[in-house]
Amino acid sequence: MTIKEFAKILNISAATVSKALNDSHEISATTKARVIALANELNFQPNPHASSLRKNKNKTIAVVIPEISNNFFSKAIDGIESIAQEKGYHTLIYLTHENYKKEVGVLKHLLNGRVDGVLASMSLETADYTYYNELLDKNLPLVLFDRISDQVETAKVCTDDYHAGFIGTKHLLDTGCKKISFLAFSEFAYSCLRRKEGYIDALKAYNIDFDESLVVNCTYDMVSNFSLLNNILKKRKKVDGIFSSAENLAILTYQICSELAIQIPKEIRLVSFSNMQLASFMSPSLTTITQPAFEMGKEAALTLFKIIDKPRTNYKDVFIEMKSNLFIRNSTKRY
Amino acid sequence: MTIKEFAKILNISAATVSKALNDSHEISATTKARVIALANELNFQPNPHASSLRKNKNKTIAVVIPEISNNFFSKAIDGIESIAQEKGYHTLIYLTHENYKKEVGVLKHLLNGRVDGVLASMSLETADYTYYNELLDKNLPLVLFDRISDQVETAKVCTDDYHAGFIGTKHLLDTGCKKISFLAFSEFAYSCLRRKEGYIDALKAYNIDFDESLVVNCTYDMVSNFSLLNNILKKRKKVDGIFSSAENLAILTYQICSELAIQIPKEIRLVSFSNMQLASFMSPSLTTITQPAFEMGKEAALTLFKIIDKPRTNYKDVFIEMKSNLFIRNSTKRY
DNA sequence: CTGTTAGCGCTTTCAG
DNA sequence: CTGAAAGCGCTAACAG
Repeated sequence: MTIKEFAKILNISAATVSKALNDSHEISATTKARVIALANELNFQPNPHASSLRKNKNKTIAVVIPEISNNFFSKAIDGIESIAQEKGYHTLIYLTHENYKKEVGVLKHLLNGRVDGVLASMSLETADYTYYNELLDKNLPLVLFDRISDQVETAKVCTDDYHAGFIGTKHLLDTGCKKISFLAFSEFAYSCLRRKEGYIDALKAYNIDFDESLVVNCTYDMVSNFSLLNNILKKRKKVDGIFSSAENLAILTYQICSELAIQIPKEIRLVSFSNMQLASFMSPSLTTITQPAFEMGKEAALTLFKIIDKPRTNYKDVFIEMKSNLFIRNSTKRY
Repeated sequence: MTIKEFAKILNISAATVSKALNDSHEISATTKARVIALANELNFQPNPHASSLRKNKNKTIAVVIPEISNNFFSKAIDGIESIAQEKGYHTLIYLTHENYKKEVGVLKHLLNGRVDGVLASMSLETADYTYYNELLDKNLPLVLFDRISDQVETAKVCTDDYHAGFIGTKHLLDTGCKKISFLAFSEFAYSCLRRKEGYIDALKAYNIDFDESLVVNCTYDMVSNFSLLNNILKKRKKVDGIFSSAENLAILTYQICSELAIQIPKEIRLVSFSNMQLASFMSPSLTTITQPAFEMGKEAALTLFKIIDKPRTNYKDVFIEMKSNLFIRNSTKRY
């Protein structure tokens, strides 16, 4: 049913109906009530494409993320979607699978006006930020979260990774570790670099010299990560603690330790970023750093909607850092 | 830039450009090439809203699911999105949080033509299927996956839950369990009922009588689940095996067993549905049944696109069941 | 093979 | 406060 047909039933004009549905101030309360009552009864909704075309607005945002089979990102989406639903917005999802080409394809596409705003988390491959800046040039509201870059001047929301790196390492030191290896999921990702800085400063605070050879620079390729880690663990170098900057690297560590018959946490203590509840409950041997993923999603979405609602303001200096939690098994709270 | 302005640059008509971009057969190869070359150069894309309005098609599908912070659904989305991206479609996500009202709100909204098709997994609360049938009445392609119902006559894709229930229980029996409790995540969900049937038939195959009192009917409320499970485990009843139909119930089991000082798997063996890789690697004590979530997402999306492409066909008898895998720690393959 | 034209359904002036 | 009319940008039918 079109708005015209709908209007005919009430013997008023299409324009009036449109205004009533959009809660325009130039429509009387009585008319509004009549329109809304009938709209509810018939479940009438104006054609969204016609409306989008006319208003050049869409009530839709895009979420561009590297992957979703990862509790951090899926929880972030949960937060984003909940805010979007509250605001009457729709949420498009695009996965880049850490692939720069795919990311560029998505970003290019989003320039066409399909969405009112973009929430993005960069892929590990991304080193050229032209396309993000192009969104900004075209005044498309953009908020970066988690995988951010200072090469893009827009609002950013992320974990306080320095803090997380610090407290995780401190925990290992407090439990007696002397030689702690740092597993980096990327050599370049901002969040990983910050975690490493926290790690280094925690060592410093305990008067331990930072040893570059204890840093394992992993990549997205789990096969080569396997060799890298295997090497370090085989030689041992008296490593008695591991700080893993990503969940999948912790899994790998478990695997390799099991193959090498190294006992966690007896011989090597492990702290890892992980957003899986299961992990902390089932694995007393693993201490996890849990990011506020859901809250970050919410925060990022709220920030995006602020920009959408007030497009002329400058949001490039908005930088929100959120604290992570350290979960040690014994102190873990129940459901 | 509009298609008109774009056409002017090439000194051809807007209609020609439109046809060229849509790869119409009535446009010469040379013209097509010229148009596409310039479109790439300028990254020109026709306004999608105008196009959607005119064609009454949108290149967008909706995914309606109960939750996302759950490896099953997030992997399913991964599969769905990968097929959608391949087909040049966009993917809208709606989370119902197991809330029937939210689900209805979303479904009602989707009647307005915003999307070309819907993939849905029902919430646990859903008992009235009117709104799903309304989508079908309006000829909106619909595929149900995982949380399905035979009250809705459309294509369905799900796990072979009977089989999974059978092999999981069989594993417990094979390892010597005599008294196996079944943790149902819902008393009504089709998939859970099928899992239970598999469980019962496996018991039968081992000449063990099915004991209704060993079934724990859990709900979405984890607090009441805690009491239910706690009761059963406290009394023990010589339960020596637990089949958990959902991951979160396995977590709960771990918690409670740890509080009651019951050792898993020494005193009680545990098999649970779980799609987390972490689970199998870190918890040798847990045997998992892994659903083909990614593949199911793909399959569901492919089915949906078939319906979208051939809307007049009847798809109500399409019913695809996919096999789960049993992962026992020692036989788990590495990355 | 290319161009002209009408109209998809809505919203937004502007006139009453 | 309500209505008439123009037009958002595209595509499909039709004419050439």
